[in-house]
Amino acid sequence: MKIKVSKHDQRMNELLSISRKLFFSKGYEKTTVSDIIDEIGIAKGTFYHYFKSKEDLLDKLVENFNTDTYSAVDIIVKSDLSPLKKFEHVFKVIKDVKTENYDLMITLLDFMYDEKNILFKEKLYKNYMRNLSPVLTTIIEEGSQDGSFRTFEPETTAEIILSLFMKFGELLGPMWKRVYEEPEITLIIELKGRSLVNAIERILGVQENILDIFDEEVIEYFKKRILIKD
Amino acid sequence: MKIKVSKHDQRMNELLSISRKLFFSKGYEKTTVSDIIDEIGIAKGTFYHYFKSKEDLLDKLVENFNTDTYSAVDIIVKSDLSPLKKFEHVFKVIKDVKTENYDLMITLLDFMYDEKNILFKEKLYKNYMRNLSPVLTTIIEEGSQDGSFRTFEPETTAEIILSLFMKFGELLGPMWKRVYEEPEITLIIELKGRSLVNAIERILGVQENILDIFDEEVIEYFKKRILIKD
DNA sequence: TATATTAGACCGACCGTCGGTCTAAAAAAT
DNA sequence: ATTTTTTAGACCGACGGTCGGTCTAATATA
Repeated sequence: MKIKVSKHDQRMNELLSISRKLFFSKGYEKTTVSDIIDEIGIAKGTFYHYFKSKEDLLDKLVENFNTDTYSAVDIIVKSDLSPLKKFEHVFKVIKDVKTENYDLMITLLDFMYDEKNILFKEKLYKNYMRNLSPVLTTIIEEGSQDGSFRTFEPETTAEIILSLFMKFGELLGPMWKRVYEEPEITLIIELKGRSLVNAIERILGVQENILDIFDEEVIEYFKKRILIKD
Repeated sequence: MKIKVSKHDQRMNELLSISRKLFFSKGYEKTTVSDIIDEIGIAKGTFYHYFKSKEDLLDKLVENFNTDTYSAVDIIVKSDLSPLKKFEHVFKVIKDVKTENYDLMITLLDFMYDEKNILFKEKLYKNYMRNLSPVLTTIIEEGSQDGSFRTFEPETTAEIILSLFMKFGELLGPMWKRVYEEPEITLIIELKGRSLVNAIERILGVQENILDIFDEEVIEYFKKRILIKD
């Protein structure tokens, strides 16, 4: 019994990780089901034994993709940090879990903001929304009560801020690629980043320039890479 | 020469309007090229004489879909209204041009926020961004100079506000459908609407409760429809 | 302990659909 | 009359998905 289940899970994991690899390198639409089964060396039927459809695979992938993030976020929320610190840490975690390695981050940015993969992006965003907006709402409510935040209404505020945070990538993502040809662009990226954080601060009703969300390290990293290239 | 162009344009318009009709009723992916040519009564070759691909058709459709909006916006921007009035009017226009008739608006909401049509939504958003963000930027700059706005940086602010405005539909769109079963939901929609406007006000740095963007008429309309249904 | 039954992982030929191509005829323009 | 544009629809290849069936190993039965 145990062995059987484990075998199922093993295959499932193999399918998920190979698909992720292929999706990230070739794109979702360009990766065919045949590509996936060929890489693993299984038959069509086996694939459809595990997934209802190609899109079902994508759903499972997105779910799987975020579990680490959510458990990390959970720890933060249950901690005894101040609402503002919780708030900052949640966003740090969302970003860091996916970017323990910067090259992966670039792959991710390239992938996410390529029009060929909108379906993935859309599903990922919805998944974030569904899972993170209740958490953020709670934090904002806490902060409203202890006076550190002054918002209009917690739930929508949470949703707005989340969607702004995602816009982060959307706004900046396409710019990273240009950074090697036009190093000055880091300045614009920095400005836009600060602008976004400023917007979030205003919506939260906290003092301007107090939030530490936008990661300077990332900018530094790129500046360094540019120097090395020269 | 004129006749030729006119005939070409005629076909083109026919293709665009039939496609739009079919896309809106069946969805983009579910509508096949064959559906379109059958409805008009032309051959495959003809279709591909007018469009490079199915996606090319979608691009042209999006472009065509927004021209009215853009020319209306242009008039506003060139007017001598105050920056704040211009700002309000731009958003009114974006909404009204598409919703001279409320049933069309519902169709549009249903269509736009159905996952089957993300590609359309994505392209529409990008088109809005590309065409409207420079305009908004100008308005914000004007307002910053005459002191009616106090923003961090005009360009990103414009982008942020635009994307928030689009989130409007995303946040509220799916709720309209539920309005008949749960009439109380209008209250939530109203609250969320106000919350969003409040966020925009804060980002713009104007007095709270001063912006008249979120259209009460729309809410009123739904309340009336619910009464009629009862 | 030997045999029958069952669950479910796995196989791959096959299918229908769909976007897109190609060649040639018809229509229009010059 | 001839060149150019437009229309036609048979055809193609790729792809997602189906289906009938096999093979393996655990479990129930004798």
